[in-house]
Amino acid sequence: MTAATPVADAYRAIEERGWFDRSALEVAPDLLGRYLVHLTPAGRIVGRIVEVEAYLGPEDLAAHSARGETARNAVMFGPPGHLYVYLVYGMHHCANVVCGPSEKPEAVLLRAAEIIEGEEIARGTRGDVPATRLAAGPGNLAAAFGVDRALNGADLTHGPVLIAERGPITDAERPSMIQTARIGVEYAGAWTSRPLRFLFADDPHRSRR
DNA sequence: GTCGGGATCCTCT
DNA sequence: GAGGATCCCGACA
Repeated sequence: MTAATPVADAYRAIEERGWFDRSALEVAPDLLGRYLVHLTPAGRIVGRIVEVEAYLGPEDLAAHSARGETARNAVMFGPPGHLYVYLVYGMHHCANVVCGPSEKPEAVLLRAAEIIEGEEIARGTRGDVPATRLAAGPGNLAAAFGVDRALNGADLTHGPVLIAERGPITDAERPSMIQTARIGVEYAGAWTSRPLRFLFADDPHRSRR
């Protein structure tokens, strides 16, 4: 049920908004192994997503939507399939995939990816760091992909930022996926320990913490 | 207008 | 493992 058309020669972008119109609990694990694509003027940056976190509706005390809609988090309350970008700690941007279900402000934070194309472009903003750390951690990922607040609200079904899968599909072995508690949300009460972080356990490109 | 906190990262010890 | 960098945003007066 995934509408996918070629981004270029090798990647098929998800262009069906319904794919995003599901709970973050479903979208988060489904994002693992897929590709984040940013078509920049300098060229194409592609990364394989290896770590994400699900942020559920207003009841999730760790989610920005927990305190109601504001100018900052308005994108989270909008239609699914859009990019929600915000600044944390005054210096790092974080990229989120807004999902559903309809009318519910849920999102998936992109925490780490393996850069598989456009590494030189990514290094333009990240400098001389090991490939395994280029996009390890949400702040690093946003920097490597050149994502900042200018892209807040961007439509993921039309680019320039897209979610894609590689084509033709191969049956490459899937690394083992695990779930853990989320990072940096110690203030969220019972929500702190809920296993809403999804990652490939043995992937060297995951975040360090 | 002012104040305080935050979905992080890096360096130094 | 600890602490500093750095600034937007929301709450409150």
